[in-house]
Amino acid sequence: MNSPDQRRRSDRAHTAILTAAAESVSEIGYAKTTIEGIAARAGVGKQTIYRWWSSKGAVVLDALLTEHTVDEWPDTGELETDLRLVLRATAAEFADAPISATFRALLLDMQHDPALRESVMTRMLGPQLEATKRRLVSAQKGGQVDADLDLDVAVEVLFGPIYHRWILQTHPFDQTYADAITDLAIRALRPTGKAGRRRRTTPDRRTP
Amino acid sequence: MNSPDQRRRSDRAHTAILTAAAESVSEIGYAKTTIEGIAARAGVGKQTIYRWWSSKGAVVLDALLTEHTVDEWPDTGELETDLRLVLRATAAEFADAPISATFRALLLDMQHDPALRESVMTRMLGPQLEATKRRLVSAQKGGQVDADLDLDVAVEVLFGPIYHRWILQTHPFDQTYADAITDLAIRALRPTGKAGRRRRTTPDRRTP
Amino acid sequence: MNSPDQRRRSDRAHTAILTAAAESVSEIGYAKTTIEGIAARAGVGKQTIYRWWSSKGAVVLDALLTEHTVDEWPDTGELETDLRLVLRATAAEFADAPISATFRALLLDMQHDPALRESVMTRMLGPQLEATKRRLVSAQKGGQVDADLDLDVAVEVLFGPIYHRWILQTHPFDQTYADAITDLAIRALRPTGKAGRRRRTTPDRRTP
Amino acid sequence: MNSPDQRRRSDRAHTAILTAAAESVSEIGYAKTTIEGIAARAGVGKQTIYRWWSSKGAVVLDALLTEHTVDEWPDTGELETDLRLVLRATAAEFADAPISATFRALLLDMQHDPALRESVMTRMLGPQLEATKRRLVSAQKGGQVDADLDLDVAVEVLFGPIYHRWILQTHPFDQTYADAITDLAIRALRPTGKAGRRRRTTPDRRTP
DNA sequence: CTTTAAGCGAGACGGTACGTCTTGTCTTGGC
DNA sequence: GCCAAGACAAGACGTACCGTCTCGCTTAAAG
Repeated sequence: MNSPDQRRRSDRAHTAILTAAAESVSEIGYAKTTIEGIAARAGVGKQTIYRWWSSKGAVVLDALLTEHTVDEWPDTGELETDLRLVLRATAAEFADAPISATFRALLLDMQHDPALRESVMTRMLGPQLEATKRRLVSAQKGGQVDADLDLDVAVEVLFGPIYHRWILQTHPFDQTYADAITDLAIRALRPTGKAGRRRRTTPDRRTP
Repeated sequence: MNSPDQRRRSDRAHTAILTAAAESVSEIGYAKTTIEGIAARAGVGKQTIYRWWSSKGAVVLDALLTEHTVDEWPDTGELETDLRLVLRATAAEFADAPISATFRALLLDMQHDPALRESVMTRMLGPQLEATKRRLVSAQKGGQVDADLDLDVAVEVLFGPIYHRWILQTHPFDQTYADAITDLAIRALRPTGKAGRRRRTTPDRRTP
Repeated sequence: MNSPDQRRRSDRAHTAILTAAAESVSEIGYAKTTIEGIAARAGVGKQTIYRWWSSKGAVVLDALLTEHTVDEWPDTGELETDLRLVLRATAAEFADAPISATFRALLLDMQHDPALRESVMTRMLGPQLEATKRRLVSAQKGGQVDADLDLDVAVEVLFGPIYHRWILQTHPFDQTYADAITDLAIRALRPTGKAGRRRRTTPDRRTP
Repeated sequence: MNSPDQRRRSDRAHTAILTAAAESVSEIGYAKTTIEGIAARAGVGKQTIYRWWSSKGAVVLDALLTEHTVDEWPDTGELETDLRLVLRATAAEFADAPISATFRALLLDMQHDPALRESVMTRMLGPQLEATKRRLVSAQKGGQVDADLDLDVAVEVLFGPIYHRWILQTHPFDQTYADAITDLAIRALRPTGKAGRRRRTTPDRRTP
């Protein structure tokens, strides 16, 4: 849908489109952004957009990715330290930057646009989730995460609360919140200390 | 916007609209459902819809609420038991029934419609979140949840992971998943060895 | 296609559209006139035009007919007198008034638009040709036109030369021209005086 | 615009374009034929078409002329004989062969394309009209056409009726029709009893 | 022979208009 | 007096072609 390295005659057009998309989204929001508007802003024919992208979402996603790349996790050896860092950064990003609104809109659109979903998952969220998983694998090897844990679930435990608050906008994001999640996540993930390395649905007696 | 109990000449119209909305959403999905389509299906003038609802989302929300009410939490005294029950039920609901897809779309659509957000939060999610919080207060009193915990955050830890998976549709829902989340949540919430643990009305008598 | 007496909400829109169409055609010509332009000029949604007319041609035809009605022939009893009058008037009309260019364009469009052809023939040319035919019938009864003549052909003999010059623009239109056609037409149409009133297709003596 | 004899690398392209144009016109009609379509059909870049022709009409005209040349008039000495022959042939050509429809469209399309008009008149209709005129000059010398007649008008009297019927498609073409026009034309053109009649090489031996 | 300029196919590009769709408001006519 | 039906102004949609513009790749000539 949006392979940026195809034989394409004019980079000028391509760049102008992504810039225009980013501007439009930040000025009037994703919902009011239109292909027609992007084309006009970019001084480009609509067909030139449709030639390279299949939908508004695809263009905007590309625009986002152009100025935003997924970071790798730090790995200090201490999971809690790294996690706190990442969750604080994540919370900061989600704390109502316009980019947050755009991302929310992308999530909506991808619900009825399989190609867009594919793109978003492959190019944006997938790498991010996998980076997280890699860090957890490392932590698991270092004994800081329970060996029996399904790491896909673990990833959700890390970010799920943030998504919950972000979507529902029930409470504000701040560093305190990131720290609270960090603490709870660490408690959830760390090894149970004693007993069988079997899947133990509920250990529950942690104190002697 | 959506006071279903105003004096209104024809309940027939009102009912027909909600039914038509529900049908449309289940047949062609939320995204392709239009006010015009609902009106046509219901044999009703568009104005009649606009008279009582402010947007497609509002109608659909009403339609959903008509056939769905929020349940109160069980309280057996044992948080884990209750939580497992509730999470299993939630997972089952979210396991891609068409109604789940609609709700997902609604949740994201409300991002650019404050009135809709208000409605969804007040009439659907608010009660649900508060019911959860009430159960956690009770558990906290019973010493099964760390006394220092911010229960708003605690609620997010319970449902956040499910939301994450539900919105992104990264992995399927099943009972195993509900149980995994339950386990992790319990580990995150229970009192830590050192501090708190003010009272233990009910001993965690899982192992004799 | 364009019954002007349907149940239609706003005459304002209808009138504005026809006026805008007429203006546009006279200012920028038929070819550059667009539905979109007419709508903009008229302060009307495009759909309102498409609701009542099926094509640019249909709108323009209506606009033409609004300000131009087909006249009945005079009948002084003397065919030549009447014919000269009508041909002079016709030549004057065709002598490159902007209306002439528009009519030529309509003829073009109707070549690939059966509905438009139908309209043009029924509402514009048909009545005109029939009025002519009626006058010829009267002349035939009065003995000024050969009784054996096929009047459809006779009509074409009257107007054909004008069409020829009008389409090909080989020579200018003027009164002299109208008179020349009149004279020739009269010579062609008048009874042969003597001999059989039978249809005399051809003497046929092609070989000596 | 269309000098087919310039130095040009590949006759293949040139031929392919004309063939494609002819095919397209006969398959989907003149109106729906596009330069783009012709290029695609011919396996040719659009620019190659624009290099030699200025418009769709120009290409199609060339395509038509490739397979059609203007015939000279016969001159048996008897105008009626020759005219009947020619009009029958003309009527037969115009009797809706697809090529006739194309020519009709071309004729009308040239109304807003002066270069096309120039081409059509110079290369197609001009020669034809002049051939006709030459025959009439000859007939006039022979006393079969009124000496006072403007022969430009006379030409229009011969073909005008046919053009009328052909453009408006009011009635079918057949031999009867050609003959009817012939008769009327002869009656219109022949010398009047009183004036002129300078010479009568061939007596109009219609009545003994 | 080369070289080199042009022709060539392909199709991207900035545009314009198309005809359709949906939105939220306004109007008519029947019940 | 209410309300279905649907007209209305607005404006985005995705498509079709326009005529111009690169891109490399043949070719056929001039050196």
